[in-house]
Amino acid sequence: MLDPIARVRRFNRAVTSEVGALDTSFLGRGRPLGVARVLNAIGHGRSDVAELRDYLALDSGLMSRFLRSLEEEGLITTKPHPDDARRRIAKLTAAGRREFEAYETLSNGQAQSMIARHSQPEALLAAMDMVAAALGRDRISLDEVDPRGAEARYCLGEYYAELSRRFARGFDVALSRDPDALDMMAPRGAFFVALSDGLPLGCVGLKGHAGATAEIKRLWVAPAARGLGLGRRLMDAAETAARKLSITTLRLDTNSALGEAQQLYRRTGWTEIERFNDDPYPDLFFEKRLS
Amino acid sequence: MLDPIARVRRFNRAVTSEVGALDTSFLGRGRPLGVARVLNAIGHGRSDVAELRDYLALDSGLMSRFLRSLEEEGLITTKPHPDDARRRIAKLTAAGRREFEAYETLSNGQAQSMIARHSQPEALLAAMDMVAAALGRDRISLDEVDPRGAEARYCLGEYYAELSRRFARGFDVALSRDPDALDMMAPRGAFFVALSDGLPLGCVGLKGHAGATAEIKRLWVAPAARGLGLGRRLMDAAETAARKLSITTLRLDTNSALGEAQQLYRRTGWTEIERFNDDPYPDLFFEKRLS
DNA sequence: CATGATATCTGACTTAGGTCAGATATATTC
DNA sequence: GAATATATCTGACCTAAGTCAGATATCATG
Repeated sequence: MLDPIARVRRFNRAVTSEVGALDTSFLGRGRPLGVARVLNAIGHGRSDVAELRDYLALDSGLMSRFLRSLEEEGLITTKPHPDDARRRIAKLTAAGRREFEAYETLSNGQAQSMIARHSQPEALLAAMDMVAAALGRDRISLDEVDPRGAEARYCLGEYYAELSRRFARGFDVALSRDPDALDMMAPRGAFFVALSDGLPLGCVGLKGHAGATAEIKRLWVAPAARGLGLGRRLMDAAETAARKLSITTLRLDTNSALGEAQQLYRRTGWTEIERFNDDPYPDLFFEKRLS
Repeated sequence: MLDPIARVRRFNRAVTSEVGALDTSFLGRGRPLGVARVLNAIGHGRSDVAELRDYLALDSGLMSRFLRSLEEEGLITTKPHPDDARRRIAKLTAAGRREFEAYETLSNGQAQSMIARHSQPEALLAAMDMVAAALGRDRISLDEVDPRGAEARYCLGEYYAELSRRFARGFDVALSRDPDALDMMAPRGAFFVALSDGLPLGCVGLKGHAGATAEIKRLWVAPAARGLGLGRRLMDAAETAARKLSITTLRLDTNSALGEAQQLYRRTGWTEIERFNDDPYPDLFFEKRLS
């Protein structure tokens, strides 16, 4: 009854029997799924026909027909790409935008009703995030970003919130040595976020100092993404960035309440060292020499 | 970024882009999905053609063609129903069973690899259970069963395990007043389990005494199914059964550590009463008069 | 046993989705 | 500027899936 394989297959069945409904929600407006998907992708800002075809994995002949069909309905217009007249650019007309919005409203309403019927929506959403992250694990990208950007700020906010949950005496950023954003950007350092279909699932900062030393800061992996090896991927990205910046020694501080992080460091070539700062929160210090 | 609707839609996208793979896993053996689904359903024991058609929601013409195609491949045989020669019964041949097993192996392997790649499979499985329960909430059935059967025993095991996690000093069934199975079966009482696609998600027992009084025992809802109103449905079923058995007064005992249960009782017409037994675990006692 | 209901089958037809081989126009490279 | 590559389009063709109107055989009922 609790056989893991049976549980996964039960999940698959539940999902596939609902997916009919998912698909037909795209129908319901008198348009086949294929055409609706193209309209939807254009509405979400994909205008280049070649990119569309690639994204939706469609044959060029089929794509062409779908575009023609949308044009005949008066929902899109196409024109040649200004830099390359072989390529075409598709754009929604006013009617097309209205139709796209109608799909969006339908889709949002469906999502909304799923949540509204549940009396513990936060638990359900967390479960959905976790499943989505696991299903899409091969599509999680690591991007180097400005630590002041929206994704980075979101990750840092979640990171601080988690620290204050996990530290017995809470966590207050103001009391910690908050790294300057410029220290975590080229040419001194770097900041990475892990993105799954637009949702930030983790981050790590590399804070460069003068000379050949740098610190790893703000390593965080969203609860929904734990177990996918994202911490290691983030650390690898930070190390690679450090090497590119000719850094030879990395250091970091952490707290013994963060067991999984500590375990990761010990498993990946870090060695414990003496305290090297007076930040009140960390009680464990590590170093790694890059060769 | 944390907009609930966006999170649900992200989940839908993740799932639909994997469902292609789910579908094509049924292919991969050179047989279209429709036919493969029929083979699969027959393999899982559905032999009556009318039942198959109903289960798979297929048109009778289409069903007939699928059966013919499987017969031509030598995977099934059909014969008239012994009691009604209009109906037909489909059965796998030896070759059909081999083919069915091949699909099963493929499907199990796929599920297995999903789990194997995750380093916290239990968390992922719990999330999948929760999502599956929420998606299939309208298909959760309440069945009256023998409390000694497999489903009931599973629920009771989970129930005891949860009590020992939640009670500060643990829980030992042997010390509790374990109701006799016969007290929770007709004509004295009843036992219900909630089933979602075969997985037990909750249970409740009605323990009849001599006279017009009965007790509610062993109300449990699986963590994956919380928030779906299953506790209430189970209690309603128990009440209805009690009325049928001409019971006029229901009692129950519970523990203040089980907040959500207490809340449910208070909201559904139960009133707190004095202790009515010497079981060491409960510290709260309720009564409800049935009209 | 006549009548209507039911289960399955068959043939004719439709739609959605997709493949593939050129045709056409434009860009890139030598 | 010729040869080649690329992006899109068109026509011909195919499969999967599904709908629908009878045909046929059997069952249930008065």
